[in-house]
Amino acid sequence: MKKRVVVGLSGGVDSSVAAYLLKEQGYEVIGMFMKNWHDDTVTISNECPWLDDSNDAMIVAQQLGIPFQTIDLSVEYKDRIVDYMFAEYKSGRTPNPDVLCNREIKFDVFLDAALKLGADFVATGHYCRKGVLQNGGGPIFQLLAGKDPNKDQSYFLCQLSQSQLSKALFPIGELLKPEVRAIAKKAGLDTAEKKDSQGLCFIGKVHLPDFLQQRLEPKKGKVIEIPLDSAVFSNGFTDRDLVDISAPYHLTPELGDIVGEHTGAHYYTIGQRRGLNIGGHEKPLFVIGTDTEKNIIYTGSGDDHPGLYRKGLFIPNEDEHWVRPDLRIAIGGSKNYLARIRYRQPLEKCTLYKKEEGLYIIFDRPQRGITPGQFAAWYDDEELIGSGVIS
RNA sequence: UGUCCUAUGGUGUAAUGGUAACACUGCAGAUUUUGAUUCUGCCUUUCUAGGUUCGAAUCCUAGUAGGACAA
Repeated sequence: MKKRVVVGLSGGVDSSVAAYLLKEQGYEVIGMFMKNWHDDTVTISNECPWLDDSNDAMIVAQQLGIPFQTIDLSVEYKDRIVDYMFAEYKSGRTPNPDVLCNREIKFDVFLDAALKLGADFVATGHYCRKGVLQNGGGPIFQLLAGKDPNKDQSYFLCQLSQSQLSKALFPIGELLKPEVRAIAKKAGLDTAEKKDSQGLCFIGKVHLPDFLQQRLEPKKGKVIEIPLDSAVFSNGFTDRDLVDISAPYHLTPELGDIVGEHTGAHYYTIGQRRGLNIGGHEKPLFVIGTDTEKNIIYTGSGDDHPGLYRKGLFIPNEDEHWVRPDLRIAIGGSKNYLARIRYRQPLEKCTLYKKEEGLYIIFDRPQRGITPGQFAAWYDDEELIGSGVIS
């Protein structure tokens, strides 16, 4: 008997080809378009992106001869993603909505809707793969990097659970992007030449400060430059103390000089260069920290500024997630892994130390722009083992 | 209301008689299913008024502004 799969058709090539391949493989395929956002006042382009996308999705479904429906998840998206974004930015952290979107929308609400249609699986156009291990108990699912090293999107799925993974299919994970395009072209899919989507998933390209200004009032504050040789940075590189090395630098106004003004500390993130509006420096200024309480932005000059780099980060217990719960490290234990702290970053050697209060990740080399609110994901070779929110 | 110094694009500087450059900022595009980063391209300049000179950002005079010294 044919297995039934609901494919999230986004209107792009990747999900189109995913649907095509599933059909080729003999699945009973249903295409479903998620409408997650319909406020076009904050998008940059003047066209209405989701309408075009849903149209493209429908055309592809027609071309494949599969049933097609649209599901409106904008209420859930607003509750679980948009509100989270604002809350995070407000508290001075930098959220990653796309990671949440996968955990909360595509592999939760959407998954439920698919199951209600009698589906055995949901599929997406993510560049990643799923593996299955059989041991004594039930199967254990693995989240593996996509074969295309350039497009690997496992990072965005780093918060999935075993049960979510058990229902997921990633048909294009074994392919390279050019191969996906070629298949789409050969199959005559309408989206074959369509430009890749970017920006916030399902919202499109937005000018972030404009978006945030909907709910976060502009508020003038000081920009402070911390000198290269400031003593505060000394704890970023020593291996003496886990807590010490994993804590954000403790920056205060007295450590530097006022070099300018900003319109709201919560619009900025660590590592950011543009948008400070301060010229005249020999080397560009980067944000090395923000304080939304005092509404202060701390900056350092040059991309080799020590304030930009740290060796360690901390994930509290409640933000620690194991895609492979069977590999969870016991309190007091430690293990070597590879990790990244942002999408498309090369994996870096590190050691995880599990303590009572949470998980410490110490990298072999200092990492640039370790930012609270972002996700760190650790890997064993090409398998994503777990992830957590940097605090 | 005494003397001296300085005055170049949004910012910091370079060019000392030959027709303005570099960095930073900003803007645009490329890359990127977060925020960023990165890459490419682009805009904008000689305080004002006279004078010397074939020719002045560069020399001279005055004005204006800022700074230093000057009780």
